[in-house]
Amino acid sequence: MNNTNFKNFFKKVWDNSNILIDADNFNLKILTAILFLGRHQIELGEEITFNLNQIRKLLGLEGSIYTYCRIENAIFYFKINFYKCKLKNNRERIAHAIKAFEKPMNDIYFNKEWRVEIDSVLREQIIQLYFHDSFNENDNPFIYELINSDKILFPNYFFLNYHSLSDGSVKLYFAMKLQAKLTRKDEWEIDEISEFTGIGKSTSYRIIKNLIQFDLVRKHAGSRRTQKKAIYIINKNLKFNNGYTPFEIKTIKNMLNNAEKKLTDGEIKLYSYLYYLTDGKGEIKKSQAEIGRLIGRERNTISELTDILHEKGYIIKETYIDGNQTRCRYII
DNA sequence: ACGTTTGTTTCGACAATACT
DNA sequence: AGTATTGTCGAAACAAACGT
Repeated sequence: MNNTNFKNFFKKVWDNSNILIDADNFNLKILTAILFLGRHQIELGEEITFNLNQIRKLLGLEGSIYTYCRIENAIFYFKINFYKCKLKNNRERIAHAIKAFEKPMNDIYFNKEWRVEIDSVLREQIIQLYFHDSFNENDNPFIYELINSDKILFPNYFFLNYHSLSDGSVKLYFAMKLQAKLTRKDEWEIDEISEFTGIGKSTSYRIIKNLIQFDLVRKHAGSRRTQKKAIYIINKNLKFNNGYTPFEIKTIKNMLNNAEKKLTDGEIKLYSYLYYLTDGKGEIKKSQAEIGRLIGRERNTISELTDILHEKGYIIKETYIDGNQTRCRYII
C-alpha cells in the first residue's frame, strides 16, 4: 500500500472539507483509513469492506492485540458519537459518521471481513472531493495525480495469448481485473460477473471458458447437493511468469464504461495490445501485418481499427515515408 | 416413479464485426 | 461495396439432485 497516497487522501479529505469531527487524532486516522480503503466502493455506492489487518498495515502500526483493540474502539467511537458538518444552505448536519457496521465473529487473526455503512453526506463529500473534480488534469492536478497512481497489473502472459483469446474474453478479463481492484474481491458467481460487466449470463458462460482454458481464470465447481454455485476466480499464480504491464484504472474505465469514449470489444483488444507494447506511452512502428498476426486479425483490419482509435483520441496515427516505403507509427 | 428446482449449456435468430 | 464470420441474447434444453 502506497503510504504517500494515503497521506494525500487524508489531507484532502479533512483539510478541504467543512466536516468537523471532534475526535482525537488516532480515531480520525482509523476512519480515514476505512474511507481510503473503501474509496472505490464508495464511488460504486457500495458498503465498505475491509479487515483490521489492512488498516493496521496502512497506518504502519505494530501488530499487537492492543492495536487491534484501539482500531475496534475507533469504529465504535464513530458509530456512537456525532459529527457536525456545515451544509451549503446555511444548515448544520449532525450525524454519525458510521451509520452501521457488521463485525465478523471469531476474528482471532484480524483478517475477517468487516462491513461499514457511512453517513450519506460524508459519502457524498468523499465522492465530490476525491472523484468528481478529479478527472480533469487542469482543474486539479493534485487529485489527478492521485487517481493516476492507482494502477492495475496485467500479466504479460495474457497479452502473449491475444491471438487465441476472443475479443469478448479480453474485455471480460479487463472488466474482472477492474472490478477486483475497485471492490478488493476477486471471486464471483456467474450472476455477479454478468451484472458488473453488463454481459448476458449465457454469453458470460461462453466467454469465460476461453479464460479458463488459458488458466487466467479458475473455476471452482459448485455443487447441487450443497447448493454451492460455481465460483470464478482470477488466477494470480500463473505458470508462466513473463512480467506485468501496469494499466491505469482511468484507462480501463474509459475503454469499458466511458459513455463517449467507450471502445468495442475488437478495439479494446487492439488498443490494450498497443498499450502493452509501449507500457502505456511512446510509439510503435510495427507493421500492420505483424500487429495483426500478434492479436489474430487481418492486416487491413488493423488499418481500420487504428483509424477508429485515432478518431476516438486513444492513439495518434501518423503515416510517414521511410526511404521509399510508406509506413505508419502509432503513439499512445 | 415422476415432477420440480436449480445451475449450466446449447440453439436459433439476429446484430455486429471482420474480411474480400 | 457485398459477403462471411463472429458475437449476442433469450428461449429452450439438459443434467443432477431433491421432493413427494
